[in-house]
Amino acid sequence: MTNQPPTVGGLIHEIDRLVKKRFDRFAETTGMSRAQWHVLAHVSKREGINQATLADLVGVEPITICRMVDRLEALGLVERRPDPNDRRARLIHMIEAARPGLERMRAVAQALFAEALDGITGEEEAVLARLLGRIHANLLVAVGETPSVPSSSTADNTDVARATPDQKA
Amino acid sequence: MTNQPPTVGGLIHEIDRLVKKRFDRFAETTGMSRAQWHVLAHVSKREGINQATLADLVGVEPITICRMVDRLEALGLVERRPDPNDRRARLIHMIEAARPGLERMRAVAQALFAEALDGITGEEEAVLARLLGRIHANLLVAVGETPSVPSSSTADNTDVARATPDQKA
DNA sequence: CTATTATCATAAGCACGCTTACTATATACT
DNA sequence: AGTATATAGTAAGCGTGCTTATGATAATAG
Repeated sequence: MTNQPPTVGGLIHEIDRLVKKRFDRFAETTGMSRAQWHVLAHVSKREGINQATLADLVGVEPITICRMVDRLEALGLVERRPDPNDRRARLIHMIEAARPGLERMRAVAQALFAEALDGITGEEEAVLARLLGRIHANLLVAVGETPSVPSSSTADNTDVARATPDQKA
Repeated sequence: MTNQPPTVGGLIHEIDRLVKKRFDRFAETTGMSRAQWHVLAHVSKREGINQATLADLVGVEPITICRMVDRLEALGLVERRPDPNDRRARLIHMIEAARPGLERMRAVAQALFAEALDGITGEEEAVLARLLGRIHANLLVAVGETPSVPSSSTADNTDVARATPDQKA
């Protein structure tokens, strides 16, 4: 209690923190965190991706992916293989045994998403997505990432929130 | 580039990350991070607050505040004094020399907020705040913090985003 | 008055983000 | 060919969040 972030910025920060907290608690049984799932999901649909590309997809720095892959590898969820065409690179492959956990995580995300958006109509959700999208684009420009053409922006089921089959934006 | 989080959850996570990144870069000159400023701002208006109350206000666990105060103390921005009425507690006081930095941070927040909300009308902002507020409340309940009566929810200038003088919600 | 329970601060240790700097390799230029 | 630049991966180290556990004190029960 004693909450008081009634502003857009404060709310976003708070929501992110609470989602992480709840999600990670939910997901304890899979031995996988939200961030790990996010990375793993990308790997699962781009088998043999290299770390640099993965970092770009996930939206974090290469060093961050490096550490994530370290942990995923330690958990036995992915493996690094040498790239036959580029001796600098390592190609990331998902270990098949990781797939059930992946599915469980999707279910958790679905539940959490429904819980968080309780009382918000599909229309409101669309408005929300549009406004947040605008803010996101503004920030991308400001931080130095020009959105340009959203190349790989096609239907993607990798997000924590991406659980409802609808979604207009 | 190569961005693709077109969902509410993904957007919120992304926005939070980008805001932090940009803000901390902006604020380098003050030698103070966003989180540090947030804590310091609370201390500045509740002189002699104890850490438990501070944690509650900021919305993090006591141990997190403990570490924050460690760093703020190391930076010479606050000091811990013993509580004469409770020998367990330490009362946090801001060092007066920290005030200019505090003001600079507010200016930075203002600039960043304007930048992020570029192209969004005041009306849209209000809608956004309302919807995010709903999500936040849902999550608070889910995580276990019943919002109850927003006691100290009165006008507060502590947030990163809290920079515009308007705001309806 | 003593025993239990609650609260304050903190230590230890992990996850995940960042910057900076380094090695190894690939590619491009002259 | 030989040099210069760019890129892939990673180590080191810090900030900020968390959980779990511990010591000191306070408050309350008996």
